[in-house]
Amino acid sequence: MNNSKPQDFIRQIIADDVSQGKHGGTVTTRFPPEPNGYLHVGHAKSICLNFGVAMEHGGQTFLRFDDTNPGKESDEYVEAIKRDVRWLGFDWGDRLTHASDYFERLYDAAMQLIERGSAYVDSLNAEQIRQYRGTLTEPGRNSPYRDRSSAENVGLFKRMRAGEFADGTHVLRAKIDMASPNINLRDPTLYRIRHIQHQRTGDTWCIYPMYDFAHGLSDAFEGITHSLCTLEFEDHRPLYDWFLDQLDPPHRPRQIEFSRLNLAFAVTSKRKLNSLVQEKIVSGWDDPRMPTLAGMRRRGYPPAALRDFSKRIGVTKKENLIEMALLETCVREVLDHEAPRRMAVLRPLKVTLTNYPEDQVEQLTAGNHPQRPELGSREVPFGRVIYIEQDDFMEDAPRKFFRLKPGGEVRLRFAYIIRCDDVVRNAAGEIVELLCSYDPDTRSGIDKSNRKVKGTIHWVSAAHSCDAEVRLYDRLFDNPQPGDAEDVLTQLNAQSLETVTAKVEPSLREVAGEWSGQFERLGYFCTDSADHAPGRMVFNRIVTLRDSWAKIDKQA
RNA sequence: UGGGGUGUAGCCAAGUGGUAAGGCAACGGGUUUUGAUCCCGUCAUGCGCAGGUUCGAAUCCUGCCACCCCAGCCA
Repeated sequence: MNNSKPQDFIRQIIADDVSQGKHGGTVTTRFPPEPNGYLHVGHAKSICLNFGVAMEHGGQTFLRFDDTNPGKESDEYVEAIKRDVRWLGFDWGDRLTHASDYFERLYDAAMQLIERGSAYVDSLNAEQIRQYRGTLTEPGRNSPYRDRSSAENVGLFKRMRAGEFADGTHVLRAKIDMASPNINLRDPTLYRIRHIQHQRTGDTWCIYPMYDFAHGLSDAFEGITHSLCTLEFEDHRPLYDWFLDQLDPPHRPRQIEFSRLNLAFAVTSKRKLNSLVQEKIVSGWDDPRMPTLAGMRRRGYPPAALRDFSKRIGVTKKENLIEMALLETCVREVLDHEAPRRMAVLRPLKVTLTNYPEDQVEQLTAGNHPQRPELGSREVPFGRVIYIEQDDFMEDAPRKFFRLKPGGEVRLRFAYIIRCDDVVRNAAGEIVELLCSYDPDTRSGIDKSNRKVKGTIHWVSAAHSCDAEVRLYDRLFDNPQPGDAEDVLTQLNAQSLETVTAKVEPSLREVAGEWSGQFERLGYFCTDSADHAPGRMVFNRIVTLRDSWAKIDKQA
C-alpha cells in the first residue's frame, strides 16, 4: 500500500505484520473513548493514529464507546464525540459500536472463566479488597472467598446479575496471582454491582464489566488487529493477554502503547475541563478558549491543521511536551493557503486626506489572496476619511519603524501612498486624528510615481466601514503562568479575552454565518456562528500572524 | 525499597555497528503593495553518565543516574 518507510514504531510493527500476512494482511483499529466528556487535542493524536494507520493499509476503524461505567457517561457526550471525529475528517462507516453492545457476550465470557475456575465472586468490601491487595513492595493475600467452588460462584454471579445484591456487596474477580509484582494481576475486578441506569441499556443490567475485562474482549469481538492505547496501560498488557489466553477467541488483537500528547500549557485533564464548564468559567465545552476539538472548531482551527499536527508530533513511547508554536504553525500553514484576505481595523485612528476631494469615492480593486489570483478580488471603497490601526502610527518612532510617523510616508494597501502632515489632539492631549495628504500618482496597480515606501498598512473607509465585535483570545486555553500548573481554574478567566469593536471593510457585511480568513496584518479570524445575533458580526481570532515587528515596537 | 517504561539540540523526532535525517523554535540574508507568505543560510566533535568490546559505538556489554506510570468496585 505504502511504499515509503513507516514513520513511527507502531507503523513499523503494523507494516511487518501485514507483510508477514498476520490477520490475513488486514489492519483493523479502533478509537475507544469513554463518553464522559468532550474530546480534546490529545484525542486528536489517537484518532489520527488509529484511523490513519488503518487507512494506510486499506483497513477499517471502529468508533467504539467504552461505556462500561454508567453514571459518568451520557448521550450528549456520545453525540459530541461523533461530531468531533467526523469534523476531524474520519469516517467509521457502519463500525459504530459500544462496549455495552457486548454485555451479554461479556457475561458469557465471565461465566466461562468462572466455570473453568479462573474467576470467583468475592464478598469482601472495597476497603478490605484494598487491604488484601498489598502494596507496591509487599505481596497481597488471598481473599477468604477465593476458593469458593465453581458451582457456588456460578450461582452467586447469576444472583448478582439478577439484582439480588446491593451495590458493593460482591464483585467478580479473576483468579490470577495475589503475589504478582504487577499489581494489575493481583486478582483484578471483572464485574461490580451498580444499580444505576445505563444510558443505552437502561436497567437491563445491574452488573457492569471493568475496563480490563471489557476492552480486550471487545477488541477481539470486533476483529481488531492492533489495539493502540496510551502508556499508562502498559502494565495492563499482561492482563489483556491473560484474558485472551483464557478465552481464546477467534481473533487475537495485540495491544501496543504509545505516549499521550502533552501540549504545553493546554489543560487536558477531563476533570479540570469539566469544572471549567460546570463552574461556568467558560461558556461551554465549545468555548473557543477550550482545547477541546469543539472549542478549536469554533475558534476556527481547520481540521487539516490538526491532522498535520498529529503527523508532525510523531508517535513514540517517550514522555513529551509539545510546544504550542508547532500547533499554531500548522494552523497558519493551512490558513495562509486557504484564507481570503480582508481589511479591518481593530483600534481605529481617524485619518483625513486633506487633498482628497470632499465627496469623492473610489472603488479600488483588492486581491483576495496575494499568491492566488484564482481566489478573485473585490472592490473596496476609498474616500477622504479613513481609519487606520492606532498601532500603525507612532509619533516618536524608532529608526526601524516602517509605518506612519509625522512627516513620513506609508502605503495604504491596495490604495495610495500617503504622508502624515499633522496630528490633531483632543483636550487631554491624545491624538485623535491624523491629517495626511495622498499622492494621486501612486494608486495601486497604476502607480506612475515609481516610488517605494517601506511600510504598507491596512485601512477602511470611514464612510463605508461596518462595526464588528472582535474577540481577541490570548491563547486562552493556556495556563498564563507556566510555573503553577495548579490553577487553571482561577487563571482561566475573562481577562484573557479582549473584545473590541472593530471597523471592517464593507464586503464583510455579506458574510453570513460562516467565514474565516485573514485580516491583513492582524491574523486569522472567523465568524463565531455559535454566537451570532442578527445584524451583529462577531469574529474570533483563530491565531495571529507571525509578527516580527512586534518586538521592534516594544523596543521603542 | 516491588513491577513496568523512557532518556538523541530549547521542543518534537529519524537513526537498528560505518562516522548524527527532518520539522518547530531561534538567529542571519534575499524577494515582497501584509514587517505575512515564499526562498537561502546558520544552529549536536555530540546521542543521560562512567567504563568496556571493536579498525570503527547513539547503536553491542557492564555498572550507575534521572524522569514517568501502577496499590479504583475509573478508563
